[in-house]
Amino acid sequence: MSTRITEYSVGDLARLSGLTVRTLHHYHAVGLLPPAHVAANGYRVYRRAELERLQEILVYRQAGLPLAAIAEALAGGPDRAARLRRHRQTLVDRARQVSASLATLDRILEQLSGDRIVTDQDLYAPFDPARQQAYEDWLIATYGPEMAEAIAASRAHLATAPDGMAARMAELKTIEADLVAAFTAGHDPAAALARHRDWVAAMWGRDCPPQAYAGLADLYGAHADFVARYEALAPKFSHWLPQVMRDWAARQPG
Amino acid sequence: MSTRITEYSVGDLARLSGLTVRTLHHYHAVGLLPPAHVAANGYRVYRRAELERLQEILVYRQAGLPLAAIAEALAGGPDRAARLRRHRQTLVDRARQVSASLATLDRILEQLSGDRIVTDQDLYAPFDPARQQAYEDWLIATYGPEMAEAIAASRAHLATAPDGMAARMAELKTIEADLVAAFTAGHDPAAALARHRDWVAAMWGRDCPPQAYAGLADLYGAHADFVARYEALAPKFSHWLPQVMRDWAARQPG
DNA sequence: ATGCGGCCTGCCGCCGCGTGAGGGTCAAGC
DNA sequence: GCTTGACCCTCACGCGGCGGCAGGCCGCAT
Repeated sequence: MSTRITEYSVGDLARLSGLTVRTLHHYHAVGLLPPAHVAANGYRVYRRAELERLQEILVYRQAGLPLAAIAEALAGGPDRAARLRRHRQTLVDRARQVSASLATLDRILEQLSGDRIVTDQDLYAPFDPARQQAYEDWLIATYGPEMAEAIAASRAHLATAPDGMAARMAELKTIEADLVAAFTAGHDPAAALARHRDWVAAMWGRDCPPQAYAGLADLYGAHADFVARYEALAPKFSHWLPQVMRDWAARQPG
Repeated sequence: MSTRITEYSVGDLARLSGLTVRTLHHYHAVGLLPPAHVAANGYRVYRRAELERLQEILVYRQAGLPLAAIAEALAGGPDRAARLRRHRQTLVDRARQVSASLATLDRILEQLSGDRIVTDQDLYAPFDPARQQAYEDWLIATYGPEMAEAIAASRAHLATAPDGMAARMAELKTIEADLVAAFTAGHDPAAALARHRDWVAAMWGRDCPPQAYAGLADLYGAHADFVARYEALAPKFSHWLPQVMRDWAARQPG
């Protein structure tokens, strides 16, 4: 059984990959994907290594990277899997961008729906976070302190929009990581529990007194959703967490 | 107190909006943003209406629409807020695309991490959902039924990696946007509910049978966490959602 | 009158290909 | 050997959305 090296023409590879011949010509011309060799008749010949390289190019292309950036990424170390894992962060950042665009649109819709004066310069504030802050300061100064509440209520609404949710979930992840560390290492979880209680209050948009926090502990211990989530973090963690939450709540004033 | 009409030169507007003079020239040349008028000296003069039109252009531009598509969107009815609300769906679709790109990358990382044979044609399967399904069917047929479990386990592992959470939350947002649309427009939410159930199952790492889904509806309706989140999406949505979830679960087999 | 910052139009260039012109190569069939 | 059809090649123009610059006019201050 001999090992055959499979070779492909440019048309073969175009069909395999879903690209056009023209694109593969272009990628050769710019040095992004040279063929294995060029035959005596001038035809391009591609082999497995080129196919794998093209697969990676397609990943970066799908994410919208310019070809120069793709070439850089391909040169970013010998381990393909490591390169692709590194690239994953780019995609996550892209997801955040889309979320930010949604937030911008929501702020503009808010401008349209209110009866407040929107100055010419403030039309473009939603596209720039620093100017948005200045705009909000001006709103409060102009219309009075109850405007701060309206902005906060609006922001609470926006905080549950995609970009805000990602930040909140990221925060929850760090709190849970600290709780798991306390559980596995036998440390005092009080500080992490306080942060968790604050997180819950922010999520609710109101305070979370000790009785409510103890009630939440009951829910965590009793509901399959939460048990599944916490068991996935560490075995038996789903039993431990409600207990320390109740103990911690019992020690709080009020 | 006389009402003054504020007029801006092209340079004024470039500074206000963060664009370049060249860009505003271009937008005039292609008819996208004509000035209010051109003065006797040839200088462009912009007023409030142009400023508002440009704000809307920037929203569509930020979402990556070509200028021709932006012109179409601007011509899509006299009510600006309605146009922008319609556009929100485009952004939600963009979020879907990013999620799909993450899924493609995850599948390729999966190819790299296994010891299984990856044929030349299967290198490009992850970029095409129909071919990916055929590839997974082939893997199961070649390596046996435990391969199905390995695929599912690998996928579940990737989904709960820390940065996988952003994609999951982006996906949840699109599902919720569709549910809210169904709620406000009075459409049938069944398709969105099916996707939501699938999302929950993926989140749990196991199936979500109808009873469990109905139980989840109870949790959503009873717990302040979820009520707060859903009220922020649309008033009364937190009452409607558990109901349609329970109704939908009651209609499922099993 | 001069200088400076702003305005104007015109034009070339960039990036990543799509498209088509004109011509060579290869293999099968007659 | 010749013909035919599918494939290959290079070259070059074009597209969309501007960036950048040249050359020249405008308006205001000194």
